[in-house]
Amino acid sequence: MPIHNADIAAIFDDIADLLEIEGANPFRVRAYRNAARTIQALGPSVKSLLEKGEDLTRIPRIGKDLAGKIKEIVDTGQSRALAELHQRVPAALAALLKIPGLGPKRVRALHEALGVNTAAQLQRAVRDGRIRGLAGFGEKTERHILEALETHMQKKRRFGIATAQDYVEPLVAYLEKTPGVDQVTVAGSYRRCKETVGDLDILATASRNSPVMERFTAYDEVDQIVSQGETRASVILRCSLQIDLRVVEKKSLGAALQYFTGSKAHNIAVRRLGQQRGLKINEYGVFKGNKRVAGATEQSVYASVGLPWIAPELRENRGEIEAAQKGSLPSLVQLADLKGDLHAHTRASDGQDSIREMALAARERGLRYLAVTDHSRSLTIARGLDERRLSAQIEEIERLNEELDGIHLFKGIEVDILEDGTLDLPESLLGRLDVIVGAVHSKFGLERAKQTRRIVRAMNRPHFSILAHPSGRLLGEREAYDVDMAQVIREARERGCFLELNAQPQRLDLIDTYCQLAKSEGVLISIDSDAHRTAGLDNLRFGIGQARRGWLERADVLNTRSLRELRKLLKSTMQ
DNA sequence: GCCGTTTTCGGCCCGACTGTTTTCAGTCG
Repeated sequence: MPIHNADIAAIFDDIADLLEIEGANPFRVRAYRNAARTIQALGPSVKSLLEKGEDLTRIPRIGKDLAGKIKEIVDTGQSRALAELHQRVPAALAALLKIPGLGPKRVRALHEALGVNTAAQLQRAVRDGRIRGLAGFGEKTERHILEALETHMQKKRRFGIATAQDYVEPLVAYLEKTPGVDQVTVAGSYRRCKETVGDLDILATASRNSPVMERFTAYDEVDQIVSQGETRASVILRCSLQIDLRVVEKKSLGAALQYFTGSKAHNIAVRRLGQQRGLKINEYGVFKGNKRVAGATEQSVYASVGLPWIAPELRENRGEIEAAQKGSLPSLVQLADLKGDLHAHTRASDGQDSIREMALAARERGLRYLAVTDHSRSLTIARGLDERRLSAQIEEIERLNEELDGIHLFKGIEVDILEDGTLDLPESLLGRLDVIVGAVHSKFGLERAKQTRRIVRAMNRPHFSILAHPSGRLLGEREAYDVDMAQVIREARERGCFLELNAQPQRLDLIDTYCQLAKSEGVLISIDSDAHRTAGLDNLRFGIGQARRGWLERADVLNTRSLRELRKLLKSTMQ
């Protein structure tokens, strides 16, 4: 069985869960969690590092012990430490930790006193009224557990960033209209531009007597009030999205923003730096003893620990603190840096608008060029273009280019990569185009080596320019296909072609860590909307968010190039 | 279990809210 980084991370998380239930040293538990997160976010696979003879203890948060355990997992597919834990703690207990309101202490108590191991057993125990008799458990706790179990069994979903935006923007506007409210900001993973969010954290600055809390819990989308205090309230909307509101004083806004934007790992690292300087950092400010030394702005918080301000998208403790210390933080790409879009559809295939409408919409958004890349013939469900229809489209684009000012249309195609790695249209026709965007739309289930070979072969066909949505995942719907992305990235560098970061919010593919890997290999990323209607061009902002999470700078992105430079780069792939 | 400009031992982020307590433990973020 091939061992992926995610497998190792999952084993370490399991170990952490079970240790926690056992009542182990919390710092030891944290060490496993830290390691799990580090391995999960690592670009190259641990397996490949071991094969190269690299010393794993050079990875932060991996010491001698964990390096040994990682090697054992890579070699044998399992961990003796986990197996031994299973002898003492039933494996199923870890799943109970996922139920809100149940932490390690309560799970352990339920197990020891009532023999509860699974959610189903827990449900029975609650219904029989056996919970309320336990020390530390009361009637309310019992009822909360029952409710949490019911929602847990329906499984709480995460929300895509675009969906979250649809819900939170009107709420922010509503809160801003409250008397006494000064400023309302969404923090949390939303501000870090994560592709999905579990819940939303909103910060508001308000005068002491402002009714903002009451107004928040009275919002007409609210289904349930989870908790409500003076400075913090938590509600669940009818769509099941949880939203937390915190009211902070103006002088604390920077500290609160920093604190509630996270990530947790980033904040721990920042507070540790503070600690080394004898500073206490919390959501109210930075303190030396009882004296406030910073906190009104985020800049002041970072400055207090000797760091420049760090962009929210970087705050994952994946090296941004070290980069900030060295003064080598990336200057992240911005939406305004994009000069064009190299992947868009028209009604010729499965889009809704005409070429002209798409061109004008792109121009309206300040873009200088747009590639028309409809589907190719084998994607019949999308009315993919055959040779005759593509030839006609080429002529139409040439006519439009004569006519339109301020926007240049590239002749392109989103050509299917067939199972054997050949492309879905003849080379002679592809050679008449400006840009060839290749994509996998079939045979997602090929095993890793075959899928990788298929894609690499396609990239090496003449005229291949950009690999579209490289992993094929659809958030919440379809997993990425099994492909050796590190190899694909290396091959792209050899071939001189490009990878796409597809900006559709359900794709956001390439993912952030692979963007980082592509950057380090010198492979340019094309941030494309894959728009199927004019409004779809607005998705570019989500692509920019993911690109920023992947540390990309303007120079790392293909379509920040001027029309002239881009023509030259595309030409070099068209041979 | 990791880590080191307080360095090989002794630390390890910190506060709000809830419920069951009567001064605090557990959970969460």
